[in-house]
Amino acid sequence: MTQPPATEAELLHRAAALAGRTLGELAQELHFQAPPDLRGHKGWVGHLLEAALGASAGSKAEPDFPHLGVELKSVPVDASGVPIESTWVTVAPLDGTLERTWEASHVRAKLAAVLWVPVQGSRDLLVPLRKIGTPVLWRPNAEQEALLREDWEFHAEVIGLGELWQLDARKGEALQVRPKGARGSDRVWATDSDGERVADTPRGFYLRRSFTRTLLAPG
DNA sequence: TATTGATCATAT
DNA sequence: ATATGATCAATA
Repeated sequence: MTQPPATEAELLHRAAALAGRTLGELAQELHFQAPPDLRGHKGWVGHLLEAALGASAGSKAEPDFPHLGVELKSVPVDASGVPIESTWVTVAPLDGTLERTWEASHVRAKLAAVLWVPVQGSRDLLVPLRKIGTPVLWRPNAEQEALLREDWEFHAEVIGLGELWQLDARKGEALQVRPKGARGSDRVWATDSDGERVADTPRGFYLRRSFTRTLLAPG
């Protein structure tokens, strides 16, 4: 088992050493079985990178590197290094437990420090042949945080008012709210605009690829 | 073809 | 049921 990195510098060093390597090579070293594609293995790349970098595994509600306060995110990219998919952040509770301020929000905490590891994600490319790109340790600058805050506050108000019908993935410039469940029939408890307890689709916060794109290619 | 809405796997 | 890790695939 790979030990957790003791310092941020060590984490960055390890991550940098992964750049240019293939998922197949890494899988072999770590005794992971690489699937040909990710259908039915959606979290596989993330789990492989966790193991490679010594992230604390499991489903604990804390950063991947708790002592460093750093979150690990793999991001599938095309041949030009542009993200192919949006990035999952965290659940958006509809039952009245969503934080009341951006400062207190789980979204802000999660995005305080993220180690982005781009990985080739074209479906035309067999998983073992996909290469890892150059990692980026990102902390939101003032402009980015202002944007995230604006989006979060918008979504939080809609949810807080219980106006569930207004929830729409088209809203939010950088941060959107989308369904997040194992199946379309999944339901969670929500509070509607009359204060009634109702069942609705589970939602989560996601970063748009147009936003993550700017993080991977600074400048 | 970019995006939204739906879905897949595992651990606690 | 909720958290972790995300990508799939129908549609606009």
